[in-house]
Amino acid sequence: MAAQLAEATTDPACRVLGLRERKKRRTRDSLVEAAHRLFLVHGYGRTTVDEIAAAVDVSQRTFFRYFENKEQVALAVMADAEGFFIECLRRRPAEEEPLTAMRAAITESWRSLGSVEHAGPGSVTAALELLELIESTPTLLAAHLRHTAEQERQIAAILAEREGLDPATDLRPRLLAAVFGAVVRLSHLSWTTDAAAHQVGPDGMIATLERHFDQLGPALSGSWRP
Amino acid sequence: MAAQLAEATTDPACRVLGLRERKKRRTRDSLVEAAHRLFLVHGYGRTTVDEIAAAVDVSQRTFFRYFENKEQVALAVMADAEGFFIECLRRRPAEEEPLTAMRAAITESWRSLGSVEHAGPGSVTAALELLELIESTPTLLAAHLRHTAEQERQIAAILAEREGLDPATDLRPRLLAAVFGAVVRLSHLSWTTDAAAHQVGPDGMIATLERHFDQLGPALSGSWRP
DNA sequence: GACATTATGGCAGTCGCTGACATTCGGCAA
DNA sequence: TTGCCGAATGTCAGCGACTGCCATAATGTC
Repeated sequence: MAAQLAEATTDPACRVLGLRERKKRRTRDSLVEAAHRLFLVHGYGRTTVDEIAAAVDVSQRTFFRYFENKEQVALAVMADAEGFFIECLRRRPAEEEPLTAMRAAITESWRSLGSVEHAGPGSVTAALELLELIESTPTLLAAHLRHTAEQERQIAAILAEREGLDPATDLRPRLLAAVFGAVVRLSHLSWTTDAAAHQVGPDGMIATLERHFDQLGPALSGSWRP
Repeated sequence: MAAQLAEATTDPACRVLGLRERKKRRTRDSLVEAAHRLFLVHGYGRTTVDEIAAAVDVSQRTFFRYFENKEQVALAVMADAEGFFIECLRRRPAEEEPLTAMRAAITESWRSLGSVEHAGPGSVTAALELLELIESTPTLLAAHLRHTAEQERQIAAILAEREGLDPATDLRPRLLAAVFGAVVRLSHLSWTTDAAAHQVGPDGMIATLERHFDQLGPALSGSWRP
């Protein structure tokens, strides 16, 4: 049924997996790719799940076995990226201060995204398109924000563990995680808005993030007027 | 929060309004009230729009003329409250520092909510129930977060105007608004979680907000370890 | 009281999503 | 190879959210 385009079979890890697992992975990837393509061309709201499923030659029912809902197929790549960020954060040396570790981790994530050569989903340009799609689609933005909120809890837990604090008692981990999330979101927004700032590769995004982080202190410090 | 709609019929301003307007307002209020009641009893997901409409004796079609979607009827009270907060913020003296003004405005909002005696929608206990409902319902949480994000843009604009800055250039207003939003959300979360902290009236909420605001500086300041 | 305006109801239809059941396919052993 | 088991998929029926369309009823105006 799925005589797919994806080159997932070249992935060395897949040689170990059975045919069944490989096939599942391929159809999942194909669904994500087809969905993104259709969303970008026709818009999220004007693309039906049936169309996505048909593009991969799969029944609608099967689509909903891979993704809980229509939003998830759009946010799947984003979710992977966030998972990667979490890993980066966990690997940060324990002596780093919390905010420093998070800044370093997110920079690292974007840089590694830039090192992937192929232009498929997961490239920097694809990331930009995805962020623009999310920001311009109320439903997607809502789902994305909810997912972000969930992720901030994970981050808070990691921070608390790093510093040996009880996240239920100490408000600081959750606060810092939430502030971090806010900064990242505003950076995404800036990046998608200032179309001029798009350098190739991840450098544009990293620069935007740095600018926002650098303004965080000034923003919170009392008066803004000289 | 909002000087409520519940007493809309006794509101002197309504005497001027025609019968048509008064009637519309009444059915709208009835829909909100019925929806909240049903949501709290049966849960959001197990309450159908048909049931809400039937409870007020209107057709489903009419429901969707008052509210864009099912989420909006749940978040309507919240939206009013946020509008009231915006007014409070606008009325703050210009010499106050931005963060100070926002803290004062939100405290003021909650205090005015506490001054409303009746137990209808808009009371403090109703606010708590609503926040719990939102936090425990993924769909509602998503919609609420999106609405919050939109509101942060308004706040940023107000801050920029107060300080005479260009919100397109200066990142600080948007950053501070986003941080403020994050603090408020975490406070709501704390409040709904620690059921113990619920004093009658708005004091419990205000105290929770103060605790979070007070920890904001420590959370952002470098190392947490003594 | 006649007329324009506006709110409402009813209906048909689309789309997202789910449960139930039958069918097919991959993995594994005889 | 053969045959079996369990997993993946397809099909179908159905619910609920939401919308467009047109008819009808209520309201405001002259």
